[in-house]
Amino acid sequence: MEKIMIIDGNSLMNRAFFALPPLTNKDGVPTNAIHGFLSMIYKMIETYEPEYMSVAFDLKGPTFRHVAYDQYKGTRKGMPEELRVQVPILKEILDALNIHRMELEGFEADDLIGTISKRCGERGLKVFIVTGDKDALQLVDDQIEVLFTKKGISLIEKYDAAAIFEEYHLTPLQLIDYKGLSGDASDNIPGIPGVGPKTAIKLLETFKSVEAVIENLEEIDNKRLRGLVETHANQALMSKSLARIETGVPVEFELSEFAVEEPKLEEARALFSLYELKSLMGRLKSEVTIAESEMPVTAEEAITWIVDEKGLNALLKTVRASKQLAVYSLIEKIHVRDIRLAGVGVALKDRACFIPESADLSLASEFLKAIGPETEIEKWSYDLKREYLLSYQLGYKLENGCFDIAIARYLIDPSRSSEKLSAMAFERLNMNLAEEEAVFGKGAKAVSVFEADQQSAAMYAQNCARAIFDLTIQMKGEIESENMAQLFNEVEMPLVEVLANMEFEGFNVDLKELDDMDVILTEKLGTLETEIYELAGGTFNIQSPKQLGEILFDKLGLPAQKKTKTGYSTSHDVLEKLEKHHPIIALIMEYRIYSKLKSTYIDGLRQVVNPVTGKIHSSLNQTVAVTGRLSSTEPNLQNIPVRLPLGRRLRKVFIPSPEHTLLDADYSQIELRILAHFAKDERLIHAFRNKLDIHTQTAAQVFDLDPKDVTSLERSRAKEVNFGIVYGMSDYGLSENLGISRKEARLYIDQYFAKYPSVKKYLDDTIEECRTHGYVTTILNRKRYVPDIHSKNFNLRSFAERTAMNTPIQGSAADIIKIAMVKVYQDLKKGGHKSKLILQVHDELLIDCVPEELEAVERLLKGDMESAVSLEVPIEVDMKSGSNWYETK
DNA sequence: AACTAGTGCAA
DNA sequence: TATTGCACTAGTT
Repeated sequence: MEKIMIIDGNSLMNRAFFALPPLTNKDGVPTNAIHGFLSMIYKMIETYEPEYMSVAFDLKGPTFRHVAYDQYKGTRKGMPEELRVQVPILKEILDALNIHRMELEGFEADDLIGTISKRCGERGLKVFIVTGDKDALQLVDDQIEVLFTKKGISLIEKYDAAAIFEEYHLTPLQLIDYKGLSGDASDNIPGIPGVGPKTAIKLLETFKSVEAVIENLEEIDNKRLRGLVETHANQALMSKSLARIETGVPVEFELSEFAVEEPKLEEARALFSLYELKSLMGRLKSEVTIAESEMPVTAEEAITWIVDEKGLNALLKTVRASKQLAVYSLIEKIHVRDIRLAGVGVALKDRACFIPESADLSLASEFLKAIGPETEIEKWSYDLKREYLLSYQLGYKLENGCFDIAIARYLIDPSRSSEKLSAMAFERLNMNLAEEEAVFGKGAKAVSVFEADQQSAAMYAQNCARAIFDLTIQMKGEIESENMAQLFNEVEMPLVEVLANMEFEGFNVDLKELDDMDVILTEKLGTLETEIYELAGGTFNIQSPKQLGEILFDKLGLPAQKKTKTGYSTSHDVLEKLEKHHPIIALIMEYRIYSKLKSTYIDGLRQVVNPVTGKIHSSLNQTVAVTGRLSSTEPNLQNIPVRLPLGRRLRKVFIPSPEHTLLDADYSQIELRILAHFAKDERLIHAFRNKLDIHTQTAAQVFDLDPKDVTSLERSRAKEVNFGIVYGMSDYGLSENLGISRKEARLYIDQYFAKYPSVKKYLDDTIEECRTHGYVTTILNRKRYVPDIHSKNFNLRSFAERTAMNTPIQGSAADIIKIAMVKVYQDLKKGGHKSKLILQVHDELLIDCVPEELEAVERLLKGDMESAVSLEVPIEVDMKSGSNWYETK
């Protein structure tokens, strides 16, 4: 059967644009969507080998739907500028590639696609519609299938009628009714308010269509629902007609127009080279000359099982000869000190296999124990920290773990945090790796590696290792060419082991202290609750912003200040302004303080205390924060209260191991020192070199005073100004923070820049640099792309400019403390110390310290932190030890 | 069960 | 209308 592939151009461009990092050619023309689009359709052509093909585009003007309903797509924003400019370029490229394209005034691409699909289907062709828009599913029939691009450009899901039924329990045509009932926010189709996906499906299962639902109103059991349908019956019918894709558009065509032909090689090459579509260039060569590196890699379909000692020994021999391998362990992490191994996927240059682990034959752990300590073998992985934790569990030394592709990916573009292995494999290798969710399920249906189908799990692990190996080969070069080898090899990779160690070690807690605070808070909350209900004249949920808003602004008639999307704002700064109007406000503010402490910290922390160690093992993530900082989860130990006395008391919960002492060191003004360094500002440098109080100095300059005359109010205002500088402040932001007028704030800022002209110049230069390159960098050449820097939208552009100003500073601070962490870890080890690094809080390091080692460790810690890098100004560290985290502050 | 919004904690 | 994060509760579907 002949096949035609019809592609929704706008939809796929949109997907590609948001899925890929911002690429540009040397002239600064954005090309990411073009790149993604072309990779996708090449992939599709390869897989389905259609004889005919066309790409449909939307035209700008209104369509018949706007005529019928003027709000249609009323909430939709226009295309981002960076995407819009890529559309005409893509059209030009399609023409050069001899790929047919079409568009028609007054109709959306969907309608054109609908009409052509149906007509081709009638002629007996097999039709594939490629789109990222689920609306197209209504077109599916015996001849027509939809290839839907899920997340990013990596995952394509094929929908035929059976797949649709499985997901929605509806026929393709019923999807129109479905949208008529549930509406669609993105197209601004109203549907019936209060009816969402679940209700819509239930109704359609019973009644089959919108019309039937309306005709048989009395059969709807749920009274509320019946009322909703009744009132909005017309709106539902109108929504249904908007949702229907037109299949009878007046258009003439000959099938031959769509025939897939050879590209116009010269033109296509010229365009590919102009827009620097290097990896696609290979596609233009004739089949025989495709270089090996550009060959699509296919996921293995057979598992090579290692089943006995003989097989294992043969594998070990090969690995030792090749000196490089990729590993992917199948594990179940009960907790940080109970990790169970199910097997390990292994890949070398030209082979891959799976080694199972069972109670009577522990081949996988035998393999890891043999290979792990061998320093001359490079181990590559995805999520190396996980492999370290496994090594602690099994008791072997993991040496030369030198490439983590998740971290390499993060350095290449940190805005795509924690990218899945499957996505990387598809985008960079053209390899279809199974999704983790497909193998192990997700959410409530998720199963452990032991419960999953063992064939699929083994296949998965083996293919993961295959992907890791091939990706490492590729990304090693990219890290080099991006000049990130030092950052990667000397900082990020050594840091993995440090973080694994910290997570394994954990932070000891005083459960008694936790209980004591719990009692105090619970009692306080009870009292406050009663008082609040009395003043409100009734009970309500104080923790619900909605209910609280109704009580304060409707019932008590207090003057509403701000609105949020869903109602009145009841945030802290709003309440502050109401404090004088009613005694209930102060009580609510107090209630909030206590309930925050209880729910997030007392209850939250108790839940994550490890039953075996009695410690909290927070996870430190290395590939999340766009600036290069670490992030902390389960629990987040980087936001433990410190500002208010009661919250601060919580820090008494955090104690060292028995008989140990807690050592805490933090960088003093690290971000302002970095600013002084980058800006080379004489005043700032002078202040730091002479150990002057930086906020007092700023106050003296901004308020034109002698430093000794600066009052504490002036100093604290100057402190806010200094914060603001680092964040790329506006006069509005500063005025909000200081509770002063915008005019006055403006004055402070102008005065600051007048006194620190090099800072002004540095910040302006940084924005300019961002405009030219599209990204900004840190002291270790960590990169962050800031595409909105060219946006026409003022808000987006301003945000981008603040990002550009802040990232080099925040990111360099992250670089510096990371260097320090690696040094501290290595020096503690070298010195034979038993004291352990246990936590990092952005500019602060904590060590669980053996008392006998205290002096030596203090020296080591301070020394390593202060000498991490050399700046124009000294780096200073404040340090304190104590018997809990409260005392070290 | 999975999602969003509002709120608030840290550096 | 100040940067970067994470997590809690309520509320929706």
